[in-house]
Amino acid sequence: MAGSTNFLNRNKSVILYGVFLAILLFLLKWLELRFLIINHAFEIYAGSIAVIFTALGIWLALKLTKPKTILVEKEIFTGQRGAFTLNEKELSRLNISKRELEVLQLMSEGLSNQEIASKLFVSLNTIKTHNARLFEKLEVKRRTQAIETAKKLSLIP
Amino acid sequence: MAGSTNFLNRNKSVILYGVFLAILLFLLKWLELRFLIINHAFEIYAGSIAVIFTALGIWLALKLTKPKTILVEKEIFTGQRGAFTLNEKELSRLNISKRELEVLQLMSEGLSNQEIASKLFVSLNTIKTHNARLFEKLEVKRRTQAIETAKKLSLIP
DNA sequence: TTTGCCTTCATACTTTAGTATGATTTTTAA
DNA sequence: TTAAAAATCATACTAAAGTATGAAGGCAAA
Repeated sequence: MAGSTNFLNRNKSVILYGVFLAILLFLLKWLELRFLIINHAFEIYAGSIAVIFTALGIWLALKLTKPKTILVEKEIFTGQRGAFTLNEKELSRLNISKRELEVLQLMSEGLSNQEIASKLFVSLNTIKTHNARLFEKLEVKRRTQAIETAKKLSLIP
Repeated sequence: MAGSTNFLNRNKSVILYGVFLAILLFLLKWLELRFLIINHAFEIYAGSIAVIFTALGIWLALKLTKPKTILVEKEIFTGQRGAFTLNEKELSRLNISKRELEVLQLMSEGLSNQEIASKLFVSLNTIKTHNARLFEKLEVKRRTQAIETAKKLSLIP
């Protein structure tokens, strides 16, 4: 986990650090030549100390900061309480008209044919005709089946 | 961000490293005393080089590994597709029996009274009686209303 | 403009759903 | 064990749902 990105970062730090180190060593060498005259063993000693300790520092820091990776759980609500979206594809596939859908909706709310007729200002027979068409298109026999099927197809909430 | 946890880690690494460094410096000193006799300037030099470079290494590593924080999106489905839990409180509050609930369930699946009767190996009249009780308890007049209400009360999926 | 679809309505009929009432048998809990 | 609740079934009836068929007006696309 978190490997590919860290690889680059790690390499970057190593490279950058190598360059930094080289420059500093040159500076040290220059300073030594200016103010002190010590044998070459000292330079090698100091250089290796610097290299080893910095490597150790980097390694330590990397190791200790490994559990830096933080998992943030982000809740994504996929429930649709109140978020109903009509399946228009199914609607057009089944050739269900707006009026028929309207009737279907009221039907699913538990209204009787007479109540639906009154609500839509049409006759009871009209609703019955709509129902018959609806049942045919949904391939069902009863209004309860129509409701079930329509809900499954997301034609109604 | 990611500050509070890293603070501890950073401090830990610094402290640990300090101890490590001290031990190593002592070892170096001991080695020097054994095999070489150089002036104290060298020791100070080497020590400061080690300290500075390791500090630099740690700082670099920490800085470069800072954007390690990773956001992991975890989807939590709060939708109830397949996750239906019966509301037993409402069930007992309304005094709905197991058999009645069973009938209600089949009703909501679009079955006719006759089909429910056949499925449960009872007579049509029995189902009608169950229905009447059910409608009374749910305070509805039709099966479609019963289904609506029952779904709202989480009595059925 | 004409064809097809939607919407509307009607009549007549069948089927299913729902109501009311009463009764018997199991279960269950006090 | 005994009373209450649950489950069963019946008869008779009313109400609603569903089927079949025909028809007419409106509207939009071909």
